[in-house]
Amino acid sequence: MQGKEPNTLLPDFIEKCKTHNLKVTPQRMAIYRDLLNSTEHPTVDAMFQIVKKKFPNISYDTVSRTMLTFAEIGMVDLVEVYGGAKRFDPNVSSHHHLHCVSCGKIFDFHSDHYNNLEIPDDVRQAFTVLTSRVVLKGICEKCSNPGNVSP
Amino acid sequence: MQGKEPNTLLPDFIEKCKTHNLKVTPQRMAIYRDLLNSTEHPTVDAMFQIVKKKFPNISYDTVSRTMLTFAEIGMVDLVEVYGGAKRFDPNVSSHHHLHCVSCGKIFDFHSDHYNNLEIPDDVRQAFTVLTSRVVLKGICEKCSNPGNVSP
DNA sequence: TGACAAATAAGAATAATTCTTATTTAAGAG
DNA sequence: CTCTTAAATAAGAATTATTCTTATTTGTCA
Repeated sequence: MQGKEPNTLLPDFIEKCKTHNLKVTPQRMAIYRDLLNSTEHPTVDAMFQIVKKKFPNISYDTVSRTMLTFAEIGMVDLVEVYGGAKRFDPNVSSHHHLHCVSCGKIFDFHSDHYNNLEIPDDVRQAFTVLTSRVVLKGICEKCSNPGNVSP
Repeated sequence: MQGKEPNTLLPDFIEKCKTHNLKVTPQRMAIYRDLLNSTEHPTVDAMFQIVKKKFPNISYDTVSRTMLTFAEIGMVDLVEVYGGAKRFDPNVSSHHHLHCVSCGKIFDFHSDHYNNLEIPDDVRQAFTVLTSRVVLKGICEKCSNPGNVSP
């Protein structure tokens, strides 16, 4: 699901750290691994709760700094929200988002058409464009069917 | 620039308030007017600083509640950010955003093509899509030309 | 004009993030 | 393998953004 064989993740991680002069610490490895396994565009606090299970002494600040560092070097993405806590995305390949205005979840979706949108001329002249994403707001299936109550 | 003659704004505002059972208070009118005149996708705090000039007794909480109320009834939009303070957009007609990763400013741009993107079938089947926006990240002209230092 | 629900101001409380400081540790040099 | 050192970490304080609580004021409508 992450586009990599699990056993290549650690070497890749170590390489990326070396490239950016980051030390390979057990904290960073734990955060990296749990972040790659996440599917809910977690906040710092959500990741802190998860990492803490296997790393009880880790501090919130370390999780926060580390996730921001990962975002700075492009290992993960910071995703668009409507204010409040930052949310992160382990999927750095081109894809798009739908935000459910009811439950607040962010759903990934894929579209070759959206991936290849042309940048309007006036924008290209005034800006250096780095990334492009289509962001939809809507209502997800679960929120549309209020009858589906889990036991 | 806001698509309305200034002298129709007050009647429109009063009508919209009545429709949603909101009282027409001087605070709301002041916030509404200053918000319509804003061009920088202001935060609550930015608007508080502006409104306070003509309304020194207004409280931060009132500005915050009011801007959220305006967003709820569609008078303004909450715009996508990458965490942190909420930012608001008085332009509720279809347009798109470029975020300068250097200075953090959000620039509006227009594109008929982007306005009429088709929703992928699989997305349409799983979600009720309400709005669509293209969000670009890039670098604005000012940040690209470090030589331009204002005196 | 009076009643009353809604709105406001002020400040306390909460949430999210960043900063400060002391301690620990990864990684390269020898 | 050990030493050195800058980087990273933990802990808690500080800061920023937002929401809540309470008492007071004010639009709105009968």
